[in-house]
Amino acid sequence: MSAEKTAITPTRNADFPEWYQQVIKAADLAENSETRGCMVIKPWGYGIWELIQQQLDRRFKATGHQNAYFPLLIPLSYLEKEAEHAEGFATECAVVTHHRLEAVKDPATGKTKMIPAGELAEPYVIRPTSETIIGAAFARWIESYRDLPLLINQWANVMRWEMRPRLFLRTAEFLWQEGHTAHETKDEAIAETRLMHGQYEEFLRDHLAIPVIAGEKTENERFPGAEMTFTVEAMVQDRKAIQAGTSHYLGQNFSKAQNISFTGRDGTVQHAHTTSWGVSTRLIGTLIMAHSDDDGLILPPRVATQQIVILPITPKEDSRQAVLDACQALAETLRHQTFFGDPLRVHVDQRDLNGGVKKWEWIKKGVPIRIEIGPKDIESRKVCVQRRDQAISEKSFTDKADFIQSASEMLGEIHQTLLSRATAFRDANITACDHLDAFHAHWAGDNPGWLYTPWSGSREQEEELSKKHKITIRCLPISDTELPATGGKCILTGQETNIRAIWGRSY
RNA sequence: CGGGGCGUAGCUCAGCCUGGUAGAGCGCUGCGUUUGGGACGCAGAAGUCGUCAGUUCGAAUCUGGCCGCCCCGACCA
Repeated sequence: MSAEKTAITPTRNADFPEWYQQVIKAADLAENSETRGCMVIKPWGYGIWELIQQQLDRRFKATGHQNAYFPLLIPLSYLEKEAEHAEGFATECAVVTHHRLEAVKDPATGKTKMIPAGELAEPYVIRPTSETIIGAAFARWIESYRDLPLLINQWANVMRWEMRPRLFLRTAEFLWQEGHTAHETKDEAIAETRLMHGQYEEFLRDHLAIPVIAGEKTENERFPGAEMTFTVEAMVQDRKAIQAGTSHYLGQNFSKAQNISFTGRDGTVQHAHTTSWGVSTRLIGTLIMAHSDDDGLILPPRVATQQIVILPITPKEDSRQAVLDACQALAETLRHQTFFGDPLRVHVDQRDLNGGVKKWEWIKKGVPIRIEIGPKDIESRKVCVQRRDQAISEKSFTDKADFIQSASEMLGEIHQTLLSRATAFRDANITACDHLDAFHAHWAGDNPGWLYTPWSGSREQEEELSKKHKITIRCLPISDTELPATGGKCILTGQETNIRAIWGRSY
């Protein structure tokens, strides 16, 4: 076997989109279903989602939010209430128009067909997002300033009839959470929007090892119906941007449209200020594209379905049972260790398969730490440790006791490696740009990185540049501490400005 | 919704041009040899060739309708 052979074909450099599909397949994360645009999330992938859910949910609870659940079907009239919102989602809505099927025999073929019957007086839209139906509930629940703030989150599936689905990144049905809150004042609502934006930024960095640029969207890129949209933008390995999470200040747009009103401290009737914020299974696509390599998935330890996999090496029948026992005992001991408060997730792979096959399977699945234990190791009280953030050929023989001591620390190091690697890559691919010529020239290259420019152009000027180069302003960053220095004059208008824009191609 | 392509075994595909009733590789099952860098041998299971109709003695193969999927654009978490 030659050293340069990779587990995934093609490599990232050869064909990035195809590489992405192959990583998902090799890691057994998900597959396309028979239902158009929808995916089947398999256990190894769903495990990642469960961990993302648990860990985000703790953050939501810690910041005062409660979970609730609202209907999948939204009366069409609800969606119509906020004009901009309705228009923004119109082309992606799946609509339920009937509530019954009737069996009809086709006289030509003799086969029975099920025909939709019982047409509904008012069609339902399958939720593409739940602002309108949650807003209707809020209108009932909120009467007084004493009912505010109202801080609700729901874990749900939503449907957006996308024309070009892509596993995890863009599917017709996807899983997400959507927070919906109502507040007494504009300032409070904006503070909430920013708070959750900050939670997303931290979550991506501290749980998924993905550094993001946090910023505000321009008017062109805003959520339909929002006053302000904040985003966290991740750069993945083909230098494209992925909008990984958004948090919206909705102003009084929805509360006026749906009459979410309350009697204020001064006795007057006022409209609430609302927010909404969400992240989806797209996070899984983002982490795959951010970290994985030509040998497959690399999982950030905190969301790894299994963090440590133990492979028993059983070359001789007479020592086989002793090896298996030692592996189980080690797994049990490790499960009493914790990583960020959770017990270590450890799996012993006892399947009677060729050792190399099993090892490569776990490499492709991205398990952070692989342990091999054979008869010799039992004698020497050592374990063979291999890390997914290091070369496949690298291994170290460590005293078992020392490994048990340091296992969770090692997971922390792996997280750190992934984060530093991704940060270095991102920083190397964000270029400050002060001149329009350089700006135009930049986008002609293959896989161009992001540009960071002073910007004071109009909405129309932004759109023109976007169309010309198939790019968008990903965000207007909130902080410049992680970004290169630029001049102060807008690349297009030449006017002095303190606004900066990140431009890039996106998924 | 525009432009291109494709539906044959679980997966990837050959066979179609020139009609004669089903093939390969991988995967799967069993047995044996292997096992600390992706093993090998032997045996085996598995497909009403997307669907409906037409042409024909005979259709995976030719003709037409329908359905579905993929890629490239416009739209998007």
